[in-house]
Amino acid sequence: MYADVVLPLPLDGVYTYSLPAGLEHKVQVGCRVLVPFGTRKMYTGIVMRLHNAKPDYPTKDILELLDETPILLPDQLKLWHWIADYYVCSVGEVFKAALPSGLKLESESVVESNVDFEADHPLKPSEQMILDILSDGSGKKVGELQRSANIQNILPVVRRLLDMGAVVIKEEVRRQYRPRLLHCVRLSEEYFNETKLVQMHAALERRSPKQFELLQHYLTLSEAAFSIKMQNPALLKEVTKSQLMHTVAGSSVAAFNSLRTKGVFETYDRVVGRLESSDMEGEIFLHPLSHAQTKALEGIREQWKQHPVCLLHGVTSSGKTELYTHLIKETLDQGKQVLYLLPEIVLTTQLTERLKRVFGNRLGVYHSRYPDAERVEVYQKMLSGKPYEILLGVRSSIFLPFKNLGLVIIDEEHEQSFKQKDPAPRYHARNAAIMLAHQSGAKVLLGSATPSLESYYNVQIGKYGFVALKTRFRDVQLPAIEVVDVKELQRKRLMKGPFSPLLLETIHSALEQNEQVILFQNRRGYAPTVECNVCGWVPRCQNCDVSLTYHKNSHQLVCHYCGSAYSVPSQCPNCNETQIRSHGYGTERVEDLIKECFPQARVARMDLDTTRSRLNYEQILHDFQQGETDILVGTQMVTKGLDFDRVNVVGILNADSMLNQPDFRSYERAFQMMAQVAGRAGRRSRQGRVILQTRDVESPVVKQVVENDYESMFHDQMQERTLFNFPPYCRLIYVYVKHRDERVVEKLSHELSALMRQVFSHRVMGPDTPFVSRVQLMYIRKVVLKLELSAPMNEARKRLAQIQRHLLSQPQYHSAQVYYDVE
DNA sequence: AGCACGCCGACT
DNA sequence: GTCGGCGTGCTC
Repeated sequence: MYADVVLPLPLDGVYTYSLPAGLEHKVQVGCRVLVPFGTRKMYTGIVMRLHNAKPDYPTKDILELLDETPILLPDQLKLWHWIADYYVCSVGEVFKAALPSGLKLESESVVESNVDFEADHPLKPSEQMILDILSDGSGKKVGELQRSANIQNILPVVRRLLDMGAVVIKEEVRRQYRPRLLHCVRLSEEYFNETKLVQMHAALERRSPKQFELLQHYLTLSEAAFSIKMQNPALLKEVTKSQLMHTVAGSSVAAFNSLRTKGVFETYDRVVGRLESSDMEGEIFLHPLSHAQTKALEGIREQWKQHPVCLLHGVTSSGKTELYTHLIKETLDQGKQVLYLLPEIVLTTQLTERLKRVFGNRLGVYHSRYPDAERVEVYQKMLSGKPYEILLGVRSSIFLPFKNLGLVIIDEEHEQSFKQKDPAPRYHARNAAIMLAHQSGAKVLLGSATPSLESYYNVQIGKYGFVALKTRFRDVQLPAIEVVDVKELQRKRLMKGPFSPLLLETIHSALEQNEQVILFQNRRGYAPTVECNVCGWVPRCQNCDVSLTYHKNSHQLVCHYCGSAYSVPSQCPNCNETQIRSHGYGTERVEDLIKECFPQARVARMDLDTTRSRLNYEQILHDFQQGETDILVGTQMVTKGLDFDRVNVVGILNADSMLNQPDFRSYERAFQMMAQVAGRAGRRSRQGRVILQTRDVESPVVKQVVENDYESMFHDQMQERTLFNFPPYCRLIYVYVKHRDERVVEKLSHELSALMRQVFSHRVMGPDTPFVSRVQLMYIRKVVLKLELSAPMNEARKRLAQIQRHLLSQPQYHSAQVYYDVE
């Protein structure tokens, strides 16, 4: 028998392995297997098919079956194939993204010295050095060797040693996931007997005070007296070793061990989950809904009769979460599961706690910033007989095994972060989740205060249902938005750095009334532009060809694309003048300046630099929540659905920076960001105030934000999208080519676009040099393909693959990379 | 992706 | 003449 297996590598197709006799009847489709691949590597593969067709090449055996029962359900594998197909990548790449790494065992090469080896000729210094490092008998990974030997390229040296038999390379498969064990103590069977125990007790009291004390404490902790009286060892309370050792002052391991050798104690390990397991059986308590919410809820149910997908357009603070909880409960009552999808940044402890209070341990959380072992346990729990009924998760949670999905909620559905950008699969979790729901006949609810144009368009053409929720919860008014003309104020020299007098005044009175303030500046770092005042020279990243941002904290110039940091030159490398100045404002500088203006205020900053870890992020939110911070300065992070009760003022420092981006979605995004951050103001009782600073007061998007006029923004944008034929009127496929030599990419991209034009004629744009034209020493070009919505995608993909194969078969383009990004 | 194999210039 | 750099192609 043979098994076709997918490997977690960017390879198309499956590999066929033979099943050793013992496994023939055990392996099933959807199981993980350990297989050898290439000369020495081992990988985890997924069995996609079992058959008897002997291939015309010699096969290798499957080394090990890793699952008794499949860990991938047929629907999951179908979704993998859909993603690979739609987003033009290999199934292996989807596999890689779909499972937490603890479920993907991979072998590691470990180099060990061969004890029997005797050199018949003198060794080179580098060879001797490696043997010396290995002489203690322990194996080393190649990476470790590289570090300790400090030789530039260690691989050829290791290879020579391997050839002469001085070392051996062993492949070690690391069991990445280990269940957490609790070391426990109990009374052995022999001593679970009153007479024997009393004897021992008395003997210890006379001769071994330490052991006596230990036993004494154990008996108390385990409530042994009771369970012995009842003659039932199962009634013994479980006592962990550390619990016992900690309650006894001056306890010693020696005393403990001798009690064990005497046969009084025995130890055992118990597997415990890492997942928080509250005993709350989900005492579901729902808040009553307002009239508007009830109507919306009824509307959604009504829409679902016609459309499996419904868009809920609810203004900020309209209580969407409350509405979701009611829908979740209904679904649970039908015995079905719910997937509640959120952008990573919105999935906070605040929200998790809130839902846990309602749904108790029926709720599971899947977050990419949780430890991998925890994600493995969530995955296993979903497969078990008692899976989570609600799964609150980020993008990648669409890959979890749902057995009985009834509802998918996608909150903040407009968020760009649902689209995976860099490593393939470049999928959009919203669209993939809709596909997932479709497979299992589940309903979908998309929620947003600022829906994506795509979704709103799908409503217009009758593909999605639609429900609006236009009133804020407790009938709080939407904030009043005041526009400030920065250009005019600058002319009159009234701007104080990035702040207008009106903004400062408003902040001042807010602070006096003990209210909080959010300042939104969509640029991190200290100053976005650095320039020589004499010749205009601007420092750029050597790898990426973008200008660098000055960071004051680290006193460095940082590339926001690849993260490389450079020191600030003391003189201009171009003209040797020393007048290097920084212009503009990043969050770091805004923070400094606002502290100067309000020295008594407590200021915090929230951007990529201050939230490197999940804990930092939660800490900043927590402090602000508790009122320990007065002013929060931040990038678009502060715009995401956070609920703060005491924020009454929001400042948008520079609306123009969002509009001047070379991207057809920048207008839509600017509206979304501004509307969202404005929505943070005035959430409890008072109407909030938003000060919107711009140099272009006439800009239609500013007017639309002020009037909270989504429809008008939609209308404007859709006109533009028709005019230039952009999504949602077409389907965009970006074809990227990368090469280390700029002339080669240039030539290749032109040839690529020419070949594409032969097939797709006017639907091809470019080649074009992307905004970031070089990343990590690779030059990039892109060619855009705009396909009609009705176009056969499969056909198009096949043609693209043909063109790619044709081009890359030419020797000059061999080392070029081609990849696709489907919008 | 990771690794072997093979071709080429740079040193013993 | 080998060493080690990189480019090319295969992995069941």
